[in-house]
Amino acid sequence: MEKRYQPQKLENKISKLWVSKKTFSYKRDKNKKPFSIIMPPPNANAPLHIGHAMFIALEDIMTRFNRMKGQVCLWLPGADHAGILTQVVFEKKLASKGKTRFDLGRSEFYRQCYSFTQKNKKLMYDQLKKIGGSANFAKEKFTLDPKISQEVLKSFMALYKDKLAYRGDRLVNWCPRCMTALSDLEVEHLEVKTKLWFIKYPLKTHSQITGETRFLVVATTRPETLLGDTALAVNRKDQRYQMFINQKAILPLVNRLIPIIADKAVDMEFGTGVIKVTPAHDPTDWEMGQRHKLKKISVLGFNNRMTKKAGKEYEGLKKNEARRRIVELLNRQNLLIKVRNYNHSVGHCERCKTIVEPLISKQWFLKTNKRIKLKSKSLEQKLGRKQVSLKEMGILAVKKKHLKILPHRFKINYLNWMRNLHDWCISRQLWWGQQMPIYYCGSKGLSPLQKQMNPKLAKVEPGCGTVIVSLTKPKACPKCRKRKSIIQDPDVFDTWFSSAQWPYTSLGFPNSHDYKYFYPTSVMETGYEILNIWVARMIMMGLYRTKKVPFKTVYLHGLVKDAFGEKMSKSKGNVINPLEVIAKHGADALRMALVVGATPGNDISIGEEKIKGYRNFTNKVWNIGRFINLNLKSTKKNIPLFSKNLKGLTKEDKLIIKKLEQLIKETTLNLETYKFSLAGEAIYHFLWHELADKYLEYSKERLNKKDVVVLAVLSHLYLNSLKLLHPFMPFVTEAVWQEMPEIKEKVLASSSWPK
RNA sequence: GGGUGAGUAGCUCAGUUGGCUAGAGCAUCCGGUUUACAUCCGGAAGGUCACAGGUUCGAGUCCUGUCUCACCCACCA
Repeated sequence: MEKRYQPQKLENKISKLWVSKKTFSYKRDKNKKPFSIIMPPPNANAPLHIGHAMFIALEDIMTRFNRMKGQVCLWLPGADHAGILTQVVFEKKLASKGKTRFDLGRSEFYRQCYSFTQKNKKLMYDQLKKIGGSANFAKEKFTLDPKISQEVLKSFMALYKDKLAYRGDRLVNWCPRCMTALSDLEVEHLEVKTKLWFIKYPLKTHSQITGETRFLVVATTRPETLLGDTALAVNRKDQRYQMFINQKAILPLVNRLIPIIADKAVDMEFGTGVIKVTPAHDPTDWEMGQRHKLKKISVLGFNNRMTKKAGKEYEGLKKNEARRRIVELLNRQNLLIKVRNYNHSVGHCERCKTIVEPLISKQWFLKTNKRIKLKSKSLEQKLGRKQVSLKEMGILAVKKKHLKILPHRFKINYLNWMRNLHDWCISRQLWWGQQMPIYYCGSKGLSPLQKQMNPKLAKVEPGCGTVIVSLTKPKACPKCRKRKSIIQDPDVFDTWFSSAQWPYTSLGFPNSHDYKYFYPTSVMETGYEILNIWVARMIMMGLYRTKKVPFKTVYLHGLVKDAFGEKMSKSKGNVINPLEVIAKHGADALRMALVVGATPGNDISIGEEKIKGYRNFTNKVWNIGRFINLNLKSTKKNIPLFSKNLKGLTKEDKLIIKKLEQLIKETTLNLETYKFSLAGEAIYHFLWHELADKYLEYSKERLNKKDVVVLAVLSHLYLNSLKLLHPFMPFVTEAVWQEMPEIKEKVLASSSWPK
């Protein structure tokens, strides 16, 4: 054995050893307990970062631990096509070559994107192995694998049949850069410095009613949407404005008559207490529009330019140009009273940071509050109802404790989100993703937006517009029998619609042996930041499709921050690259640094110093082995087999043997209750400060006297603590185990958990 | 606006159902050691556990209030 543990030399060898011995494969066995983790599939558009390294370490610990305990373990790795993000990333790559996706065309773009993600996927898996992940790579899955996509499409068909999927004209979040609709969760609210414009709206009404007042003043941050105003609104309780309710105002610049309505959404405290209502461009106004049956006039288009409906003098102007012109005109007509600086939060596209526009668009949605029959006795029993909505499924499953969320406090967060859940927009105007299994008879079925974005499709004969939901392209329209006019909806699914189904699609639902054996999975280990966008939806979709919860426990980890507790970012230059760390200090050191000191749901800080500390520990582990090894080899006597009744055990021996027993108990309990940090810390302390610093020093004297009992005790203590440490530091423990002479065979099988 | 978490040694953080003489790593200081390891060993110093009340034989831990920070959610123009 070398004087020092050298991870660079040994880690690759050990990886190969594991592969050749098929250490991570399994045989399904009905008499054994299954343990399964579906890995949150990393996005196949970038290398893994330190956050990935942490979840790999945690999931690997759980998997190795349960494997050693004798359970049949599957840790299933995968990669996510990550729809919108990959498209953004790949378009940037194209842009650097001066190209756009339109230069390639849809099918070529898809092809190149596909090979891009496949390359990334391979890279990712290599990294995963370097981190020591004992995942089952033979079973690896990609979200766009044909079988998986098929299952996603089938889910949509089932939802459609249950009338939970519908197409409708609604106000959606529109990203004018990505040119697609977004769900509420893909919108990030950021504080923006802007202005509040106070605008006069003249009154049409006679002065008998309104007295001397000739106009109402509105405070707005969006003067350009004024062109689409279809009402003014006040609060019914507002004494100042009661006489104006049901009167008419004249829309400035446009001179359209608009009603003055009373609505509870108006906050009397804000601005002047009067608001302009633009149902086509604001969510609050949209809802008011629904309540009061107001007209919706879309004055801003999908390209961020003013539409025809905005009027000739504005059509084609960019949003900001229109704003400038309108403010100027209002000012000239003495309708602008004042302008105030104002900060408020505005929705941005999570992926490209462009300001999103609420626009009316025809999209596909999932209805989250419509009750359906469950058609499963066991699920009916579990949820205590026969008819349940998607939303209620998610709520009841957690409330009735069919799955556990760790740490518990995130349950509140989850339930709050679930209760406020709106319908989910699942169609995206992207090229990268699963194209929706929807066909139309002729271009009549396309929305105006789709026609605008897909000129070729728009040219197809109009047809009868019938909607056909089908896995394959229908040969003819079932209604009008036309054959040539069938076209597929150009939109793709929200990437999260496919991820929401990952636990069962990746296992081969509905018929595979793995699905039947491993589902529901044991643990979903992921970051708290995607509890709603991902975990909540997996629970809903899992219950809907499989009639079972997709996992029994949700374990949420925190963010990895730098040594000073600051968020890592490229611009700050404090990013730690896991591969560089591994090259320098080894994977074990990195893993330990990421796990010890971290508690569920809380962020963890790590810096190079911490990693170095654990690098030192790997060396300590190695050297304890080296010491024992040297002594074993230099002894000519037979070494007795260790047992608690071994003759010649001293007080010191008995004490530390007891400590080891305690450590085993404690570690087992800690790992079973997801207290990885405490477990790791205790093993670290035992090996270094109990075994190495104290007992090993004490043993030297006895070894000089050729005492073989102490050697048996040393080996026993060491080999068993190696096992405890193995899930945390698989490489060094394996390396040193390989170096130990036959005695290890006598201790216990290497792959078993000590008792 | 609503919610959650954090505030413990110079720094980064643990502290499981109240039993603690409050711990770890790094940093600091003193000393040692070269046949397991200098990626080492022994030792020291360092804390009114944010603040103010309360419950209790006993509170870092439970309750109430206050302050500071972070994060999440939300249609306040």
